[in-house]
Amino acid sequence: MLFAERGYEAASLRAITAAAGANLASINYHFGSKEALLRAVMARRLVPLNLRRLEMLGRFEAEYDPAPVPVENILRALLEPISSAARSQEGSWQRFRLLVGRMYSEPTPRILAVFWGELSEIAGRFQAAIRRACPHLPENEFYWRVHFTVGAMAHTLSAGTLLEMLSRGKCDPSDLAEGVERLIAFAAAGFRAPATEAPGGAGGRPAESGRTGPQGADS
Amino acid sequence: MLFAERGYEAASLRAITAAAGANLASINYHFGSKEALLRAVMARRLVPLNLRRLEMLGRFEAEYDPAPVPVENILRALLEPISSAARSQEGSWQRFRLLVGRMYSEPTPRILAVFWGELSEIAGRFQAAIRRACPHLPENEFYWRVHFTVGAMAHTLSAGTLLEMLSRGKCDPSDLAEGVERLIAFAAAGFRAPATEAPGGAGGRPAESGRTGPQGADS
DNA sequence: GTCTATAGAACGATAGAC
DNA sequence: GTCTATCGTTCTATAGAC
Repeated sequence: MLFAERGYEAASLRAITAAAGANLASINYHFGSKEALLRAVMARRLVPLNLRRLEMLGRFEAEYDPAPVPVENILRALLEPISSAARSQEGSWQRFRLLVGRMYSEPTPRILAVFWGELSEIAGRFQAAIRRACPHLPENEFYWRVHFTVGAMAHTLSAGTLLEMLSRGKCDPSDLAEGVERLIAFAAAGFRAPATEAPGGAGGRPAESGRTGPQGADS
Repeated sequence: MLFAERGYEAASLRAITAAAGANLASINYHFGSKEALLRAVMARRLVPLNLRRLEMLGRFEAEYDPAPVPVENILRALLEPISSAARSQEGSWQRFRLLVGRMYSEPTPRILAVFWGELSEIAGRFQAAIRRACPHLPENEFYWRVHFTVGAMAHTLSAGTLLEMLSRGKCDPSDLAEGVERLIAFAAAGFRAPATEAPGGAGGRPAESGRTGPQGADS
């Protein structure tokens, strides 16, 4: 899938049809447009993935009911189906996850909306579950931490090259199972951290120490 | 800057020159190519930013010497110069940070290399500092956590629309100062979390509970 | 040095033959 | 229904007038 390898913008319909052995007109005939093709690709993969996520979360909630599910297990329900899919369908998911990871920072609003359409239900469902596990956080800070976790997840899906460069080969970004296990531990600790003071209010510094005051002038 | 608003691929030289009131040929005359223009844009912003980061880290290291700098302060040296710049140069940095955040998951290797060229020195320097603050982590897991932090940072820089949708307006993604403060607390807790067991080894589950075994078949 | 004009190729989409 | 051929547009890059 060239959307994944090159990004949506850089993947031309010509290159896509050539790689698939099809002809240029077939995409517009079967899907209607380049954007509709993307929508179809996303739905084909994400719908079954999201079903497995919801099912897994549901099982956890039944198990712990009426107590909140620990945040580790909520994250596991969110992330494990991805690494399972990547394990069982090596080539195809190893490419698709690049695309998914990149969609989170998609600049074009129309394209981002395609992605959000497949994501919003899952987002609401998992967000509510994590909220129950983290009653110690003000609503505002809770959302930020969800945001950070999503960012770490997206980055893990699509920025493997950077991990290889950063770790000088010590980490294998294609091993999603390892990444997911690490991420669960990392993000769960992040969610459990005590709330910071309101940043509008005086000096909510979590660590002591040095003043900073740089003011920019590089433009 | 249209690179930021539309992404590198979607921003055409025509649109860029039109928005700047310049003519189409001027970019190739002054910079040589579209890629060289990106390189120039990145360098102009990131070089002074990275100087401020290194200076801030250096001050922390002098302050704590010979003890390791707490991870909160290392993160602060990495992140605070960004939010300072965004605060003092509202429009221009609010756009540029979109571009930077997106560069982390840039699909085109040549373009990613442009970014990494401006980043590698900072990466090595800050990674070494955090390593000293986190001696409890195996090397492998340490790199993964750096990776997650970078992902959360990139996401915070460029995925503001998602935060707005996720929080239904409760968070303001343009308030980088708040995001940075939250992120420091979140990531520092993530770094401090105890190491997980090797995921190759048996069942390093941080929480008890239910088996999972989904195996994919959605292709 | 800075512009207009345009080359040469690739783009998404479609009309119309079969 | 699936193809070829091509439309009209846009792309990056450059040649050459001023």
